[in-house]
Amino acid sequence: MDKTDLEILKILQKKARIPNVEVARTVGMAPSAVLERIKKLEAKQVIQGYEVRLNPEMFHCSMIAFVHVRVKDPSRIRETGQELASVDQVQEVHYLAGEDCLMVKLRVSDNQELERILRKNITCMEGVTGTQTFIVLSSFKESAKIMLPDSP
Amino acid sequence: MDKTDLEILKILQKKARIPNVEVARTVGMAPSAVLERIKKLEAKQVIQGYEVRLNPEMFHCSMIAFVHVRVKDPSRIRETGQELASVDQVQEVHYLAGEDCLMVKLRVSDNQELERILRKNITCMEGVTGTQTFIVLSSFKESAKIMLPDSP
DNA sequence: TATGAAAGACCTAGACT
DNA sequence: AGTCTAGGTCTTTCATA
Repeated sequence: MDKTDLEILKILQKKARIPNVEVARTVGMAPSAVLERIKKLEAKQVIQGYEVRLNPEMFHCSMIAFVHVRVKDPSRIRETGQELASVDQVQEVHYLAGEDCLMVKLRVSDNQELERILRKNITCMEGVTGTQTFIVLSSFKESAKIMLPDSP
Repeated sequence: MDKTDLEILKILQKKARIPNVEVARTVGMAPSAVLERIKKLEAKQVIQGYEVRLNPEMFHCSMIAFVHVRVKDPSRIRETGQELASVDQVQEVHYLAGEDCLMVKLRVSDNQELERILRKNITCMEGVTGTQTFIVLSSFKESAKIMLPDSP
């Protein structure tokens, strides 16, 4: 994991799905060398995958809600988290410190779908004692990019 | 935006960065036809981009915090949101209904960096009257995938 | 780990349906 | 909108350093 790897990852983070040769040209190496590095990064799970970013408004799911899910028994956290993670409309599930509380990010079409999921997939779960829902009015940023260290 | 487009998007959502021909084979069409559809989807901004998903643990930013940022004057929401969005460690910024509150998702290396960003980038902002920070202990799901309608 | 060469796969524009 | 074709480009393996 050196300067060159970081350079490659920065390029891919700006725009995945560009040809290998273009990455190679940018970092000034042979395509085959770059290919091998990328494959190693994938094998080491430094690169976990490549995703499309779709426009949610085109698919009737432009409504975001964050739901704090209070769980009674801390020993249930793991299985509850996994079950929530299996719901298609759930994009994120995190366990929050200090309140025995899971936080879920939901993407739905409207209030009706939100209510349906709260009732059918969340509040009815074993060990769930309550929820608090935060509805998003507008979003200023949504990205999976992470800060990569400078490499000169 | 028909059955075929949805099929293509589903394939790309599972695994972007596969060759065009493979998409074409899967949907049973000529590569050039698929290429044209993908280009149109990009032009219409249905596809907004392609991203790498990197493993945060490899880059010293495996700590996630959600920060509720209370803003005094609702007229400041927009500019405050945009300013927060410009911080590298900020992955998401949403405006929450009902509390004149922005919610920020942060990815940092440790408590020290969290404190630094809270102090240098958030609490010191014009119009920010307070914050509440939720620290994540573990995550069960993080994805940008959205539900696509079935297409039979 | 890197390069360079070579074979095969893929991309993409254009003609045509 | 789709297929087919053909050239140019890209990928990927392998011998070599």
